[in-house]
Amino acid sequence: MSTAYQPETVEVAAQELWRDSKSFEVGEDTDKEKFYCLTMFPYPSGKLHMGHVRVLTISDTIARFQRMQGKHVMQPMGWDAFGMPAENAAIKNNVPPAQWTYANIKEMRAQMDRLGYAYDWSREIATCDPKYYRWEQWLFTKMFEKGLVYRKNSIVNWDPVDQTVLANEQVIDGRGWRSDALVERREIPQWFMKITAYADELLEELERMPGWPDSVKTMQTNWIGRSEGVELTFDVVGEDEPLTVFTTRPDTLFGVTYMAVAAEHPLAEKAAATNPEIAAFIEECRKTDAAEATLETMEKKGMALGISVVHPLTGEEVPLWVANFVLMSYGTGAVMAVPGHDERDWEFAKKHGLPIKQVIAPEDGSEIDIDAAVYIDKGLTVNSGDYNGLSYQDAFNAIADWFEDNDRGRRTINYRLRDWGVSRQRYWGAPIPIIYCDDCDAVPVPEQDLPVVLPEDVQFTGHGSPLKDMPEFVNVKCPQCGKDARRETDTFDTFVESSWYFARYACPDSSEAMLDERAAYWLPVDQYTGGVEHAILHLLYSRFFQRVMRDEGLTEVTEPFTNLLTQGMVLKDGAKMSKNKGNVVDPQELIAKYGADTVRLFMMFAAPPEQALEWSDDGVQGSFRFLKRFWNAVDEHVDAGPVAALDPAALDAGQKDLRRKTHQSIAKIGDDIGRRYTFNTAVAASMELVNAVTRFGDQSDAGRAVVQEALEAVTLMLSPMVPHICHALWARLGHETALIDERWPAIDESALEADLIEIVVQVNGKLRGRVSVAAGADNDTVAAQALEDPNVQRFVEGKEVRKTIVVPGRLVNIVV
RNA sequence: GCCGGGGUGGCGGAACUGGUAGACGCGCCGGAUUCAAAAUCCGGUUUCCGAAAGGAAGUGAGGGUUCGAUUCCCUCCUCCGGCACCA
Repeated sequence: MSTAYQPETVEVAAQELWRDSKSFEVGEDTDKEKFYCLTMFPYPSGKLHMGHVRVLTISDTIARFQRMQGKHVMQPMGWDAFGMPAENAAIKNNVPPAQWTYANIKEMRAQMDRLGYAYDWSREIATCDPKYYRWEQWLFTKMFEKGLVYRKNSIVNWDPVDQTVLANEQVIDGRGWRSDALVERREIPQWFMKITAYADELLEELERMPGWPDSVKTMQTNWIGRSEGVELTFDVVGEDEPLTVFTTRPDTLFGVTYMAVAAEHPLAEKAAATNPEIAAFIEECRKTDAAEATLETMEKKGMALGISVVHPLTGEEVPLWVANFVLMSYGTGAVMAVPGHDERDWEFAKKHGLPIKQVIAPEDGSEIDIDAAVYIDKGLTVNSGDYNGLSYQDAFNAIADWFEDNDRGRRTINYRLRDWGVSRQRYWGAPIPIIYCDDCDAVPVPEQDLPVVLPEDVQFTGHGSPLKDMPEFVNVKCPQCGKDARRETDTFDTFVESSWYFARYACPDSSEAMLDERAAYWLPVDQYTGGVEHAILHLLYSRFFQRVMRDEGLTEVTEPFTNLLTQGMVLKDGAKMSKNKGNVVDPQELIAKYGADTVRLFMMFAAPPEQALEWSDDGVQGSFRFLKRFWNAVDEHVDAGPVAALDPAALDAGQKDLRRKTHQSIAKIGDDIGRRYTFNTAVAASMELVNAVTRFGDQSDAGRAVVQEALEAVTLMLSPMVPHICHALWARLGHETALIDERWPAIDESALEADLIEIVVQVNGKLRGRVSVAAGADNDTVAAQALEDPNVQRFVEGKEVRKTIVVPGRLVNIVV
């Protein structure tokens, strides 16, 4: 009985079966190979957008594919539930952030279910649940005990009108997004995690992570930014304390013609105390937001401090400047300037009329004009006193030795990576478990008092954190001495929650420990999929937390994610689809119109996963059309009656061709999904096979048997991407048991063999003909046959054949 | 500014290890079906010359290596992402 493809009916039926039979709930099965398939969990903004649909569908496809390979697959889902949007919504709609967040979670979970994702919902996590965040509070106190956290002053964006700290995102062109006031940099005390203690380990392990894309590993390597150099001290005239700088180029030391410090440097502040012009300049430097991109792109400005610094080797005095491009957060907040051999120093010297001195010459002996162009390559030292004529390495060592021998400096390794500031002056986050006591200073909250629960019934005004106005939260007794004390009102950066959630999915209900023995079964994550925008911060913090948990004895695993797939953005009008930009395409409408399978198929077909996908409304229709054609192809085939068993030995040439196509497709699609992650080409190959079946038209018993095999194969192979329609068609093809428990189709090697293959013939690299040759023919035979082609003859005739290149199975190139 | 990734028909993309550029799909054009429309089916579709056979050009720009380059190397342009308080 012929039927029309009705997506909603088909999809609801499949989803009901999966739910009723708990198809995706898994325990720990030690008999099977486990496969932990994870997607970066979403922020519960309220609605799924296309970026979500893309990443969730990629991950779901991998999970379902691995299940068909016989693996014991766990795919959990949860919510990165803390963050600023909930606070903004609270201000706007007067709804408590918790209520808003939980309502969003409910809505988004329903949308995910409608899309048919294979999640083990019994493991669901929301990071705003005290049962979750108590364990990161606990880990923080453990890190406190080990000295892995500390408090220091650090720079924030300050809105002088709203009297509040702003996130970088809330600074638009240097102004506060609500007040429009010029943002200032301000220093406040904040908590830091010592990620730099793991810098070397995080860097070195990258070399042994074949499952990660090179681009991500390169970005992390550069982010950590390990550089070997020397710390040098320069005496400051009239000061007891010398000035310390870090340099990777001690070989250029004789080229120092000035020095520069950051605006926040103590020497700059000291000079400002007696010189109003300098004070004004420093004040001006502060009037910018704290984002590095802002600092790096603004005009390079500076001012002489009227302080001299003594060159340690020549004894000459060079001027000390304050400059807006020197970062207090990198190195020592002071730099030695070598304008001859550093691009930025050169430009700064040109602008301010500072001397430029050549101390490095090219190794090939060529002349350079240091006044006309900077020379940054390594070379031989010149104009360098006793150190002339040395190579980079020799000069580096000789000068480093001198400083170490004279106790004026030391070889050291510097990192671009900075310690992780985790304090946020915001309400909707996990409270930092610290109590401040006048006598005992900062005291971690004892384990028995955890969690420090965030009060959820708050009056939310938007003027600073409401926690500060809650005496019942703030006023506590000191856990050490029992005197009156104050609770920390800052909350954790939301990256803290997302740095360990992947581990908690293994044992989300564990009430006795952060992780239990189930984590040993599931960790590490076998396949992690998420946006490329997380390539550095989230992934680096997670690798750091995994090591902290390891050193706490919670796990033996060092690297949390074995294989990483970074999926590209979904762009609309050339920009990232985001709520902020208002260029969001709502998947819901498309699901209502075409069904979940069409949406899933289109997302997978439109672009390879790692590339950005420019959204276009055209094309979704095409995916729907294909599913209808696929449905009808099965329908017509089944309606024609029972199918005889396939006898591969009794096929004619046409039947063999279709069967070869089937098995070639099994090989290609399995490779595309399993190894290459090129789901777009897997879909294309499936379409080709369906097209081949539709065009086939052979209604003989053998022909119909070959078609049955082809349709079964394509149904199985498309099921990871479009599971609902395949579920229905599998039954239609005569199977009593559900597709969800089927294995990936097997390749019959003998079906792949062909008698004749087509060889391309080139003359001088240009395509001139094609010849059909026997599959096993040797190179000489192929070359001879190629030469016989009439069109090839036209180009070879009367010319001398100088060379003939035969690429077996592919082409012949005749060079004349 | 620094770091990473892109740029191929009208559009999304394919070409996996240097070997047929444009698979698959969209769009468009023509045809069939229909009272008509939708849906569906068939054919065509890089550009230029040509009736065709065939030829020439062609993968952001310019140069290089090679019998052969979308693929490797150099220089440049441009777009996207990240830059530590967006998630």
